[in-house]
Amino acid sequence: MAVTIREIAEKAGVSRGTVDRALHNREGVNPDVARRIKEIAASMEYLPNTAARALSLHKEPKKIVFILPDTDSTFFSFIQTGLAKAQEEYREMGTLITAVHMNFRNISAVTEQLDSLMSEGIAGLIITGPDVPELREKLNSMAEKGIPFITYNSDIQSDKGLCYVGQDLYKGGKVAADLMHKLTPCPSLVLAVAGKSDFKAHTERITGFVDGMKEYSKDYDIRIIEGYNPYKRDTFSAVLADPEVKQHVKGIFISTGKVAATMEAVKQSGLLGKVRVICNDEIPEVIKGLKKGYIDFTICQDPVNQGYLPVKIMVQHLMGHPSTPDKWIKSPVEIKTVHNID
Amino acid sequence: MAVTIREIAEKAGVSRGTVDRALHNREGVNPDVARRIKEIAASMEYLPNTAARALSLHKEPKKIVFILPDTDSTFFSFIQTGLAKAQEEYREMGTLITAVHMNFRNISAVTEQLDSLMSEGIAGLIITGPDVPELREKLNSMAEKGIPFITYNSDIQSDKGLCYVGQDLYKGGKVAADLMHKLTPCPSLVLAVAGKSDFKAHTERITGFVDGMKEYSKDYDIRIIEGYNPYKRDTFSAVLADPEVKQHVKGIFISTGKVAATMEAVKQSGLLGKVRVICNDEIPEVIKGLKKGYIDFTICQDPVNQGYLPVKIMVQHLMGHPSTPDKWIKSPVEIKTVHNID
DNA sequence: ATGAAAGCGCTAACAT
DNA sequence: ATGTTAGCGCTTTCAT
Repeated sequence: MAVTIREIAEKAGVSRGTVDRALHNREGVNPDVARRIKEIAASMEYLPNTAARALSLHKEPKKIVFILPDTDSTFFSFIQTGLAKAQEEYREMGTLITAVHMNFRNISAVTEQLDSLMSEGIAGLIITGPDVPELREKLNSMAEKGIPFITYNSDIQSDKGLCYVGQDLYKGGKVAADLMHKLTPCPSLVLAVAGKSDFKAHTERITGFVDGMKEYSKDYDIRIIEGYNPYKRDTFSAVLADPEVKQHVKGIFISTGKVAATMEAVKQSGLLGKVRVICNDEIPEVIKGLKKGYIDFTICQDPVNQGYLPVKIMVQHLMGHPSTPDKWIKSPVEIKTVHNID
Repeated sequence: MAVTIREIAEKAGVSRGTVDRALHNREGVNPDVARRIKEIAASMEYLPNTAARALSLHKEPKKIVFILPDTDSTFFSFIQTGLAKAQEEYREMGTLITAVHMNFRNISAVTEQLDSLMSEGIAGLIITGPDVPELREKLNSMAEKGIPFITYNSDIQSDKGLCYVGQDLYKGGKVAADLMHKLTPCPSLVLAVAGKSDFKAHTERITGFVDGMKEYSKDYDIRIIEGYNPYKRDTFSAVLADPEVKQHVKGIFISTGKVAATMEAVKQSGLLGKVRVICNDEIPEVIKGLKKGYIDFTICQDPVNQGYLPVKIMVQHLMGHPSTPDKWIKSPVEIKTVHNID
C-alpha cells in the first residue's frame, strides 16, 4: 500500500496538518521541522494521492485559463476539439478549465486582459501568440508571481514557462524536402512559397526545406517566393508568368496558409496536376486540392493534441504530479495524403 | 455545482445508500424505487464524481489485466511503453493494472490461464491474439459473467467486446498504393510480399494495396509473392531470379515482418536503391533500410497508443464514465520516412 | 508554530 | 428492502 501523509506524520511525530503545510511550502511551519518532514517523505517515496487531492479541492477548484486567438480558423477548431476532450476528461478533478479568446493584433489589450485574469485569481495559463517583448515580459512576471504557463503551437521564448507544445518546424521543412525529392526529377526548378518573414512558423519551415533539398542535390534550383500581407494572387502569378519558370517548375512547397491564392495562380498558368505540390495542415483548401489530385502531400502537426496536451500537463502539474515535463513537447510531423486525412 | 447522490437521495426521498445500489444495479432494491431513482438521476444529469469514486475504491482497487504475447518484439515493446504510461497515469485511481504474458501458440494454455485469472477475480481484460474459436468463446463467456474485455492490435471478432483498438489494415494498404503510385512510373511491375494467408493483418493490407494500385491504373502489373513459414530468402530470390522480373520490377510492398529476408534478396540481385520499397511498422530492419535509403516509406500504426488507449478506456468504463466507446477505435495510418521516424 | 477535526462524494459494512 | 455510518487521503478552518 502506498505511503500517506498520516504515516509521514507518525514517523515525524507531528500532525497531518503540519505535514501538508510543510510539503506544500505553506508558511507557518518551523524550517527545521519542514526540512525533516520533506526528508522523511522523500525517503519513504511519498507520492500524493491524486484522487484524494482532487476530492478535497472540489469546492474551490484551481482555475486554468486556455487562451485562443479570436479569429475563426479550421486549424484552431482542431485545437478546440482537443481542449474540449481535456475539459471533459478532467471534469471534477480539482481543476476548472476555461477558454478565453483574445485579439493578438492588439497586444496591449492582451496584456490588460491577462492582468484582469490575474486579479480574478487563476492557477495556470495556457497560451499561444506572437513572440513579442510585451507578451514575453508579462508572462515572465506572472511566472514570478507563481502562476505557471504553457505555450502551444507557436512558442513565446522564455525559460520561465513550464513547457512548449508544438512542432519542430525546421524538421517539418526537411520532411517536405524528402517528399519533394521523391516526387520530382533532379535537375529541376522548385518553388517555395514563404509567408511574412517575421512569422517564425513560415521561415523555419522554408529553411528546413531548402536545407533538405540541397542535401539531396546541389542541382535543384530552389526559388523562394516571399508572401506579402495581404498576399495577392498577382505575387505568385507574376512569378509563373515568366515562361522559363513555367516551363521548368516541377514542384511547389507552400509553407503558408495562402494555399487558395497560390493554387489559383497555378491553375491560371495551366500547371494544375503537372506540378507536384506539398502543403501544411489539414485546412479546407488543402483537403480540396488533395481530393482533386492537385496537391500530393500535406504535412500536419496533430493540432487536436496541441489543445489536449497542454491542459493535461497543467492539470498534472497543479495536482502535484512529481515530475516536471520536458521543456519542449514535440508535436509529430505527420505526412498525409488524400487517403489518410481524417 | 455538480449534482451528487445526496441530492438525488433527497429528491427521491430515500437514503444515499439506496441511490448507490440503484444506480449500480446492485441487488436488494425495490425495482420501482430503482427505476424512479434512475429517472431522477437522468433528469438531473447526474455524473458520478470520479475522484470520490476512486478514493472510495482505494482499498480494493478494480483489477485490470493486460495480456501480452510472451515473445520479444520491438513492436510490442512500443505497446508496453503505452501500457506503462497508462499505469503511471492511473496509479491510485481506483484501478490496478497488471501485465500478463501468454504464449499464443498454445491456445488451450491461454484459456486455462484466463480461467485462473477469473477465479482470482478481475474486473476487466485487455487482450490481443489469434481470432480462433476457443479464444473467442472464452472471451464471450467472460463477458457474459460481467467481465468486460477490449481487444487491441489484432481483433478477435465478437460483438461482446467493449471495443477494438487497432488499424484499418485495408486502408493502410491503400495508403501504401498511393505512395507506390507516386514513386513509380506507370506501366511497371510491382511486387507485393504477403505473409501467411491465415494471418488477417497481412492479407487485408495486400488487398487494400492491390485495389489501390488498380484504381490508379490497370497498367500496373501487380504480382503477389506468398510468404511461407518459415519464410525463406529463397522464396523471394527465386522470384527475382527471373530476368524479366529483375528487369521490370520498379516497386516492392512488404506487408509482413519478413523485411530482412526480402531485402537480402533484393541486395543479391543488385536492385538495392533501384527499386522503390514500402514497408510497415518501425521495426529495426525497416529503420536500417530507411537510413540507408533502400526503403522509401514505412506505414505505422502508433503502437504506443495501442497500449495506452485500451487501458484508458477500460479505466473510464469501470469508473463509471457514462458514454460507451466506439466499437472500433482506429489507430492512425502514419506515413513515415527516415526524417520523421522517432 | 502546531494540533484537532470537519468535510469533499462515494462505497460498503452494519443495523434495522 | 432500506437507512445509517465509517472511512478512503488530503486540505483547511478553528483552536491552542
